[in-house]
Amino acid sequence: MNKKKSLTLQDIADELGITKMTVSRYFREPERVAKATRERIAKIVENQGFVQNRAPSLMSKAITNTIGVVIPSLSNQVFASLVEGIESITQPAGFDILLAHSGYDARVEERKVAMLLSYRVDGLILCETSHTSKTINMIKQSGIPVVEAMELPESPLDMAVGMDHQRASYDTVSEMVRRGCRHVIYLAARLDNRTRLRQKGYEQAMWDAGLTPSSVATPFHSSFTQGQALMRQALNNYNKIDGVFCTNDDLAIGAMQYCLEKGIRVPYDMAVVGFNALDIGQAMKPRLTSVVTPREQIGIKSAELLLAAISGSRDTQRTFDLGYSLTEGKSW
Amino acid sequence: MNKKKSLTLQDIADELGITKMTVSRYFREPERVAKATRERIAKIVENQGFVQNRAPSLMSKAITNTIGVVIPSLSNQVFASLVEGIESITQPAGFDILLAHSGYDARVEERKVAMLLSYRVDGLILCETSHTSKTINMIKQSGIPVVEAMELPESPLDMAVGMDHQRASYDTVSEMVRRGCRHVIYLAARLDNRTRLRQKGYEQAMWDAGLTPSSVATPFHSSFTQGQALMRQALNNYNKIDGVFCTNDDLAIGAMQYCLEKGIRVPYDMAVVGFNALDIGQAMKPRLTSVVTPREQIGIKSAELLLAAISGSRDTQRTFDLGYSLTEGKSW
DNA sequence: TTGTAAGCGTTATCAA
DNA sequence: TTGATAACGCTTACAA
Repeated sequence: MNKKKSLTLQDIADELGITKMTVSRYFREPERVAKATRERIAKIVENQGFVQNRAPSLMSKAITNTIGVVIPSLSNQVFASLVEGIESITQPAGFDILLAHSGYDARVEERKVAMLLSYRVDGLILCETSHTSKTINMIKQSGIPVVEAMELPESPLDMAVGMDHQRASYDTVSEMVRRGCRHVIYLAARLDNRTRLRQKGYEQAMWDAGLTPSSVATPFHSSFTQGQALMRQALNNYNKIDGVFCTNDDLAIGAMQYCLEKGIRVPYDMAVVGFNALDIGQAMKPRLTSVVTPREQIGIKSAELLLAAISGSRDTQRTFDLGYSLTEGKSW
Repeated sequence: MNKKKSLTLQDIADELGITKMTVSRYFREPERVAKATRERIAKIVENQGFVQNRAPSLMSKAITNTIGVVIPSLSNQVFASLVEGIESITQPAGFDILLAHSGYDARVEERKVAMLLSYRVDGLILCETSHTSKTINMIKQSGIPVVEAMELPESPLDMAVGMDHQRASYDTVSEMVRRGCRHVIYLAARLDNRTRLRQKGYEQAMWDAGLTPSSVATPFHSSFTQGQALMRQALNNYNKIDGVFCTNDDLAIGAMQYCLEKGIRVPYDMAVVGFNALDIGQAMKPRLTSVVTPREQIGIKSAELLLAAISGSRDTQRTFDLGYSLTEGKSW
């Protein structure tokens, strides 16, 4: 069965005995079409569920009013908020977003970027900072503006909006130490770059306090059950743990649950700190202490910068640090 | 600043002193291009990060090898698994997916469907069953196959793959009663259709057991903190509650946390049952009892059906019930 | 207010 | 193995 031949401007024009030019105009500048004509067109469009074919205008116009967004994961609230932020800017501006996900894999990102570029998006927002050389090549060639969101790479592809994950970790772990922790372990899941940055911050803080950093990591994706498993492993491998700094809240919640199960009191026997400040941490007892990442703001700023660059008014500043804060948690 | 004029087949052809036809062939049937020519083209494509413009082929070919997927939410693991299932089928088949999200809003779904249709996707997968009439019109007009995934609507737009949410709820609540619950409350968040179906199943089960159904709902989106709030509200409004059946795991976890906090023992004083069987429920103590929805399977089956319909070999069966099961939870 | 003509970058078809 | 030509459906620029 072949796809039904779809309705074209010409079809509508024929039906009304006018030219497709008038129908085209109806969509782009309706006020320049006679009211009577306009209404006759509207009726057909309405009744027949007409949707314009986008291909010809992708071809004939330089700008497509579309931006591409590649997020690593579909199930991480962090990126849901980021996209919300982006859309709050792009939609009123009349831009569509084309969304893709990479599963934290640079090879997949490459495929998705190629797909988005094949649709001639006017700009890209990426959430990772390590890309394949082919990805970089394609983007360079396309000449469109790009924002790398979430981190602050030393040499961004183009623009970057995010926060300093390493410093946030450094500060937070230092505060754990100040509050009395001496044996803080870092819990990590399958490594993306942000996990590594957070680890570096953690290690630096420990060293600077004259303490010894140790990590427990899993090759699996982060999850609550992995958090449990890592906590168990940490307790098995090390003595005298009095705190865990977790690369994200999933792990932290899992770790906290494990402690609860084993009768280890949080925060009295064990401080537990997470990253991202997801809703669930706020529903836990005790409330999870966690680093608040301004992801919606990052989305907003990223979209604003991108749209500005698309319209030709680039900021001279290329990198924007949106800072971070801490939840008022009770788990440390 | 205007978008850089992008590289075309013609540009590559010019550079090599051949015609664009040969370059075009290189992409679609490389074996029909002389090896020497092929290598010269490959080199340029490689070096310059060339990405084909998709627009012309959208225009000149009936099939685009692309399907559109609209999910309600970017942060719900349920849909992440669904999309994983879909991609496990579409990608090997050489189909790209264009992803959009509707925020559980039929008006937004309409916008997104229009966008996807403007790219001439060959098929659609939707995760909701209530659509605006314009959405239905547009889809009808386009003539492409559609799968409604997750539920089993009585009269699907076209095809449907899912499970019987009402029956799953009915069975589960009946089992709660069999286990001794007499005062089970239904906790609901902002209503989508699945929430309503689950409520119906719950009410029927209560009536059939000679008990009185009661619900507590919030207009907000489901979240862990909302689960807490609903549990508090339920305890305030009703006496003698001995169980809560929650429309999803977020609420159930929140409810369980609230009980924990108030010294209400789960499951001894209170049975808590959720829906979807997310990872977090399995990390809780006690392990959450929850209805397992076969979402990855739903994704796989949906994609298979859609691709079959696109290639013209439709199944005569239109609706597929993939069943459900229960986690071995300890919270009832 | 409406229409005409040319062109966007690719692919199908046929020819060399 | 490669090339020439027409066609896809819309928009731009100009004309009526």
